[in-house]
Amino acid sequence: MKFLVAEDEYDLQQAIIKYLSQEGNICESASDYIEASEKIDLYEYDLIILDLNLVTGSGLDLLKQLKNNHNRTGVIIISANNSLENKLEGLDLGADDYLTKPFHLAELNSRIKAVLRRGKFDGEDVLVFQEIRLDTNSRTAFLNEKPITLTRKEYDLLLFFITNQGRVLSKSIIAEHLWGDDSDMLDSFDFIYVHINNLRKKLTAEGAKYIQTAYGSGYKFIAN
Amino acid sequence: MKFLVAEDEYDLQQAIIKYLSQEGNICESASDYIEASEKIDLYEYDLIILDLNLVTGSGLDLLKQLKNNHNRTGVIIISANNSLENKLEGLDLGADDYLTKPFHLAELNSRIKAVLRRGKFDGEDVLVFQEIRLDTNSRTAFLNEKPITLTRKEYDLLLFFITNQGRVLSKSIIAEHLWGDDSDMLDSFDFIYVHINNLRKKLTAEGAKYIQTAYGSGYKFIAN
DNA sequence: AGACTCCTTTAGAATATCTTTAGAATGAAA
DNA sequence: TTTCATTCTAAAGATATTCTAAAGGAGTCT
Repeated sequence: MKFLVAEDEYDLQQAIIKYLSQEGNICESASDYIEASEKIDLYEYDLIILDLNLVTGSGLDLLKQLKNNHNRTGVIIISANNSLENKLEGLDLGADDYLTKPFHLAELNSRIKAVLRRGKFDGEDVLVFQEIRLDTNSRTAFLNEKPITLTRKEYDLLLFFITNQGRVLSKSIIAEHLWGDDSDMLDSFDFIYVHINNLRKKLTAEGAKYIQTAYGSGYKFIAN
Repeated sequence: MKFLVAEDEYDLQQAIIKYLSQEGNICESASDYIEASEKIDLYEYDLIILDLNLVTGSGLDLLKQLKNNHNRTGVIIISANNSLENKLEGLDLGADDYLTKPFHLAELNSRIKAVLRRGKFDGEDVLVFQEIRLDTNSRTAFLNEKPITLTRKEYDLLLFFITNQGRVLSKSIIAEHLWGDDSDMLDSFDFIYVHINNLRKKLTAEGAKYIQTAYGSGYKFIAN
């Protein structure tokens, strides 16, 4: 999963990022309204953790912008201010959850999981695509009800494919989502071939071919 | 898509071009103001990546010229100088985005996509022309709702035709858009015949003839 | 009609891109 | 630290696409 952490308290920002990265996610940061706004425009995030009290501008404006453009992105608001109006306004504008500082990172984490479950997968924590079943809790995949062991990158890749089925994903888009744009392996995307190959091997055990090559443009996840 | 990279640092220029070409785009280069100005005058680009600190002349003048003549072309400014005035002036003059060196190529790529998204198709990612439907997400064309497999050049050609329907497109215009004028196949345009033929075969499966020959001048994409 | 140019079509050569493998580097766990 | 799994690098082999070349057909002009 790819998150944006919009929080200007450096220590908290870093703590959140460290925690979420450890959980196997890609995190990017923004410490003011402008940076956050730009990144939202530029990249697709699965979820944004948004401090309502950023120094510049209003977090609520950002929320509006977000909900106008990228409706599939989840939002969790954090705020020092636990006034009820604030909370209601945030939820009204489309935030998916609201958390008051201070909080435990574990709690943030469980709320994130809840939001992702609700939003993206329509209340299911299991994604099904034909013979493939992906349990997002245990991060395991099943092919025809037989469990297949995926490494972390393979799992992330499969999840990215399933949640973007039908769309041609270029190598750079894939790299951006699985490694983040801070990564320094930006020139050669050759390593993606290897991951595609490994994932394919595990998915085609039963003959079906889900990952289709779009020669010269990328890969596409399709039914068959 | 067709880009002009106006950047005088040779290594950076080449890196950008390599990256964007890998993504399936056509790139041309300019290493000074005069060359860039000439090319802008001569050709139509989807987007220009403009270094503000070219050796000769001022990048801002170039930007003015550009925005006077070719309003549909997107512009992304890159600059070593991250002074705010510079940035604001650039955006004022019609640039669509601004990027400070050094940057990751992946970020440039995301910004390019964001600019193109905003500008060209106004959020629409499906183009329809009579029985033809072109899905820019899956890079697939449908003829009477039946998918037809297009190679990259065929797809680019069809996209170019559809977005320029009714207009007679000479072989040199087509070549310029699909191959760029830095290409070394500038004398003989014979290979275009082959691509036209291949695309026609796939499009006329149902009898309709979209690509009309304008003998002696080029081709025209028409309803029928 | 005859001569010329331009277009269509085909087949195969050249090139670009993808697949696959094996091993090196990295990172996590004991 | 040692061991093991994962991820990345590099390169050879496979395949798809793109280009070249050439022969035949169609349009234009005198």
